[in-house]
Formats: sequence, C-alpha cells, structure tokens
Amino acid sequence: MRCLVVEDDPRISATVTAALTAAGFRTDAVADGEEAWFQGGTEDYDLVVLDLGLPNLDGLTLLKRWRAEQRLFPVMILSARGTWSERVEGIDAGADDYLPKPFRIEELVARARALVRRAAGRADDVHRLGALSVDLNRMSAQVNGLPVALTPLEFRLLAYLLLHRDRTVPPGELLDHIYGTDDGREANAIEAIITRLRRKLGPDAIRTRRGFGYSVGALA
Amino acid sequence: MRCLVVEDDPRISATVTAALTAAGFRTDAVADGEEAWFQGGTEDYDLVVLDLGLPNLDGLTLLKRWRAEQRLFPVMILSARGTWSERVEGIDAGADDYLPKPFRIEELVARARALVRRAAGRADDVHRLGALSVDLNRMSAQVNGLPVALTPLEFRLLAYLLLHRDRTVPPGELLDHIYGTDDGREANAIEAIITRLRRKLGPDAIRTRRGFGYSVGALA
DNA sequence: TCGCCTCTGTCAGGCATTTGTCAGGTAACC
DNA sequence: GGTTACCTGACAAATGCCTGACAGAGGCGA
Repeated sequence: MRCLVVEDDPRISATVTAALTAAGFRTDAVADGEEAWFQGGTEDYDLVVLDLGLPNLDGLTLLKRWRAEQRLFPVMILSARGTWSERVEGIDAGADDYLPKPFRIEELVARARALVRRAAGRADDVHRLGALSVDLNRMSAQVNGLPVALTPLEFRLLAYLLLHRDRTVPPGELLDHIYGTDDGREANAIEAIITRLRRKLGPDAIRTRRGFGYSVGALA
Repeated sequence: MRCLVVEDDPRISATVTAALTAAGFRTDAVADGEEAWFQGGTEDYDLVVLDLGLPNLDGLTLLKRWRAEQRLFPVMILSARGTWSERVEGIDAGADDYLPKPFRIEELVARARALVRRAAGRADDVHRLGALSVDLNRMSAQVNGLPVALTPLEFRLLAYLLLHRDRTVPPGELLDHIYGTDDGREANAIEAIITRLRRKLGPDAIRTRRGFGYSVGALA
C-alpha cells in the first residue's frame, strides 16, 4: 500500500510517515509542491496526504492539477486553516477528506485506512474469504479460526490482494505497491513471497493466473 | 442519487434533508434506529447520513450491523460527541466520514458529494457483444455467463477485436498490437490464436472476411 | 560487541502451460 | 477446376511459474 506524504514541516512529516509506516503503508515523503507534482504524476499511489501550505506550488492548485490529469488516488488534506469555507473549497477541489490541524495521529491513521478501503470498494477492515480471515486493522490473519503468523511483507502482499480481490493483480503492480519507488527487486521476489504465503495459508488461498498475475481466493 | 438521513432531532433532519435535496439528492429521512435498519436493508442508497444518538438502536451498532450484512453504501457519521477516540471508533466501525456537530451545512453537502463521487469512481469496463462478455479490468471473459479461461495472447487479441468491433481488423494490425515490438512472427501465428479462440468461444464468435481480416461477433 | 535468529532477495533446477511453426486439409473466389 | 487464403492438428521451443537452498541484512538478547 503506497502512500505519499506532502508536508513541509519536517517534524509533522516525520510523525505522519512513521505512523503510516507502522500501519503497514509504504510511504514516500516530499516537502515541496513541485516535487509532489512530479512524484504523484510518476508513481501509482493508494493514498496521498497533502498539506496545503507548501513552497513552490500551493496544495490546492496541486490537487486540482492532479484531478485534471485524472490522477484519482484518494487525497487527505491536512491544514491549519480550518474554517468551514476552506474545507469546502478543499473538498470541492477533489479532496476525499479534510483533517484540520492539530490532529491526533491515531485519527489520521484511521481515516487513511478508511480512504484506502473505500477506494477498494470495501467498507470494513475484516476480510473473510473461505477459511481465510484477515484483519487489516490489527494486521493479523487466521485460517479456520487459527491465527497465522505472517511477516510484514507477506502481510502487505496479502492485504493488497485482498483490497483488490475482484481483479487479477499483475506481479509488476505488486512489486510497485509492496516496495518503495526505487528498489530494484526482481519479479522473483514476489514469487518467493507467494510461495511462503501459500505454505502458511494453504495451497488454494492464492490463485495464479498464468501470464496475468495473482488473485486471492475463489474468483471466476 | 438516493440518500438516507438518520437523525432524531427534527430541526437538524429538516435542514440536512433540504440541503441535500437542493444539491440534487433524493432524500429519505428517518428518526429512529430500527426504522433506519429496515430502510437501509431494503432500499439501495448511494449515501447514508447517520446521527449517533438514536432511539431504539444506537448508530454505531446500526453501522456495524450494516457492514456485517455487506451493506456497503458510504456512511457519514454526524455526532456531537467529537473526541478523537470516538471519531476513530466510528471510522473503524466502517464509516467513511465523520462530521462533528455543530457543522456548516455547506460542509456537509461538500463532503456528501465527495463521498458519492468517490464511490462512483470505481467503474469497471465490461464489453458485451451477444453471448460474449469481456471484462478488461479483471481480464476475464464469459460466454453465456460461463467463465472461459483465456491465455494472455488470446485475451489480448479478443480485447483488441472488441475495442474495434465496428470494423474488420487486418491480421497485420493484430500482429502489431498483440506483440509489443515487431518480433518476426509469421502471419500464421494470428491464425493459430484465432483457431484456439474459436474453440473456446464457439465457432461464430470471430468472423473472417477473406482478404481483409477478422471482426468479432455479429457484424454486417 | 558478539552470536543467534528471523526475514527476505537471489539463484538454479524442474515442471507445466503457452505459443510459434509446419504441413496438410478445406473452403472461398475466379 | 484451379488458385489462393485460411483453418487446424501435431509438435517442439519458449516462457512463466514453483520451490528448495543459500546468503546477506538487521534485530535482539547476553
């Protein structure tokens, strides 16, 4: 789950990045509007956390530009300016959520999760599929009611597949979203994780569609 | 765009209903948890605005029940209780947004629009033609509702024909588009794929116009 | 600091499916 | 009827995927 944090205050940026990473996101942080414009145009994010007061390029302008370019990732606006008219303006510019500063980091994380699961067409965080049950909130998985210990990468991969359970996800996309931008991993890394996941969850938990990619559970 | 407003304070309910109606929603209003449970289970809403303090059935419980029943409409919680931990609780219960009272009605409308817009953002592209249906998103195909397993090349070829269903596609063009670079394949490769496709989809799925090329389905 | 343990990427061998090619057959058009 | 374009079964090559083994990195306790 890839997330971009756009925030020029280094303290806030560090806090938010740390919290989202702890919540299982793979986060990139930029401190400047131009850089954010470039990153958001290049990479495929599942969520963007956007501060409004930015050097070089205003946050609202940035957001409108993205929307004009059909960059449809969920955007959460973070701003000290908290009057209702500014909030309305932000949301009308295409934001999916607006969190006024100061905020509790727990609330930011909860809202971030809500945005991602909503983008995936899901309303809650507990996913059941056959004998498999995964709680994205607690980062825990069960098979037939018995807890299964997953490593961080295994969990991220499984979570991404679950949030896209209606499609077959190509390995390249998994590579993009499980790891950060510039990590030059080989496609085989994905295969290795899949093998390990299958060993833990059972051989039928993840299906391979040769030439297309992977999907979780029973899919036509 | 149908909207359900669940709010027991008649004044607030009237205000919200009026504003949403003015914004183009068709709104139903209920004042009681049990009634909301019934409405939400029966009707198909695009948005629910939910007050937490309700007679008969608490808002949070109601929300959790809906989510357990796979009622996935976007829900905006409205509440006087505004501490961050309560907000987190609401969002974790499956809410998509949380608006603390008091609020400006303009903000509520803006957020409502954002929720609906986000929920509508997930359009899959399914192409149908006669008994044939191809989902470019899921990369799957069906004939008479029964799934058909296609290999990557078969799928690409069929998708290309379907996207150009209004004309007859010459084999050379298929060769160009199915394979990325102009690998030195012979024209016969296309014929082989066509044969395999016809075996899977039925003999009439792809028509040959001798000397010109191929077209999908029933075409003059 | 050292040693141990877990996590994870890489490699190589093995297997199954996919796919291009060939060759002979069939159907359309003159 | 002849020519040409297309079809199709068989086969071999190519590709994609799985998995066991190994090693480097990093964490953690002693």
